[in-house]
Amino acid sequence: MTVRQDIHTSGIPVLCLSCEARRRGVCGALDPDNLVGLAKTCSRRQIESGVELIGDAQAVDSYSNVLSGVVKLTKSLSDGRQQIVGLQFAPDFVGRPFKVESSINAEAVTAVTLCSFPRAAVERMMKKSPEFEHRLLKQTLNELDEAREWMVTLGRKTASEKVASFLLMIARNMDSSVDPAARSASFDLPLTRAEISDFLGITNETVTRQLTRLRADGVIRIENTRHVMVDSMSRLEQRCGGLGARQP
Amino acid sequence: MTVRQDIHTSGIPVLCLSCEARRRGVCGALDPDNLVGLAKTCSRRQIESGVELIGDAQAVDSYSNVLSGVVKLTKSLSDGRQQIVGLQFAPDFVGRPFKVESSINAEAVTAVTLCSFPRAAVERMMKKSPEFEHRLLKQTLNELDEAREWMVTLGRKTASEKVASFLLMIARNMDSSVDPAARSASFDLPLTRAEISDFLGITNETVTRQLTRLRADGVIRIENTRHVMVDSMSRLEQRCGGLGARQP
DNA sequence: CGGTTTGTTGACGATCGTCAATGCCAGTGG
DNA sequence: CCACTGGCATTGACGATCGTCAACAAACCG
Repeated sequence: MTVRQDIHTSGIPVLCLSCEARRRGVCGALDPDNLVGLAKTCSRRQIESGVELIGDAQAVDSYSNVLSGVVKLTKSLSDGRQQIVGLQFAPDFVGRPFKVESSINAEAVTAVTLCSFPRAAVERMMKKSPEFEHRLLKQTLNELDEAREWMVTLGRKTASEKVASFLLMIARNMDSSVDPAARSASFDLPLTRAEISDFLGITNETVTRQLTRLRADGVIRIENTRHVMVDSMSRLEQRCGGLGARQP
Repeated sequence: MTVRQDIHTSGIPVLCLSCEARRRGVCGALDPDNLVGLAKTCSRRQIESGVELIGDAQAVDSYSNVLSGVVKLTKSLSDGRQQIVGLQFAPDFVGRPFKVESSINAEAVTAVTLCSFPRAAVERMMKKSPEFEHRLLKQTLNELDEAREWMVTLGRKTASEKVASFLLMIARNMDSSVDPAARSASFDLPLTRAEISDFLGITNETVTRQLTRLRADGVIRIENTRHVMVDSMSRLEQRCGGLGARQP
């Protein structure tokens, strides 16, 4: 079942038929012709947890869409201190265009499915289809918004607000019943305690303590250290320190 | 001296002739024709320190290039805690495309010169000129890199490393002798102590104390609380906690 | 010159980091 | 099957860094 074989299915390659990147990701920009062109060069990859996708200061020779799983983006200082600067879920686009080498690390934190394209194919597509670049710009702007949101969390929230904010963000990305106004949520944490601490700029002991406190206060329940249940999302939100902004 | 009057100067509007945005900013993407089109709609504005350019949750009706001065981007929590999430220098582009309202505040922290365009004109230009959108994407990617760089600073550096990193960043953006490998630097801080603290996620007292310490250690000299001199940039860099990343 | 904003310095205390002990679980090999 | 190992999580004791509060100095502006 190759790609070419089925392009008459309304002109859309089979590989892409059920792909989320076509609905919400960068590929949504492409008309069937361009989609076929790009799909010819793509390859689906299964990555297991812990594998590095992009090494720091390593040449970037491919870009990918995340189809399932979670990828963490990290930066580290020379003495080993580390900071997670982004998490990518399906159908995010991974890779830094226009730079020969990346200044960040990308690593799978769960099992991950990728749809990878050679660098050249993506760059060709950017030149050929302004709509593609347009989508890329939109995603980049969203990532910028998210990064700035986390700057507030890192700089101005207490440890307990940080942990609550993290849980809220994960709940919104991981719970399949994604209603923005869902009253409850239930999900597996994609990160270890140590990784959560690298995300929030605190220690893993502090993460554990705050989780225990949230559990003691009845805001969350935890099973097997990884599975989290939130009965009342609004109670969790109250612990996040005031998300919006007002000026009195 | 209107705009139209001088377009035969190699086809470039007078207003744009000496504009940095044409060399390094988004306008560099435009051919003379498009430049003239955009220049017709633009207006130069002088803004004084402290004036708000974009209010939080306020409709965005114009975009601007910064021609001189410094603009701070902030986000705040409902209880008043505030975080600076970006600083923009010439020739940065200010404004968030594709969103009706902005989730951040923009405010002049020094006297600022802007070149402002109506929202519609910028959006027309984005449709018309893929090169323009391309530049915008590049700037956005750079801002994303910067934001992530600061996430490391906010999350993983000590107060003293934060202040040193801040001085280094300002030196690189404000000292006119911009040689990347300059041995020394001298500049006016564009921010008050309180603003620096909002940038670094610490208190203004801590900022003061770390500055006093850097001065006591001979790393910097300060005149009139605002003017900073760095004799040896490398000594300052050593205080930043290891900028690059290694994995052993 | 007052009055206001901004910066500096000190004393004290809370939050969070460090260090260490222990528990838990999965995998491995005898 | 069980002991052993190693990674991860939890908990406690202690201490350092940084925030809070307060007083005061300096700069700014009418």
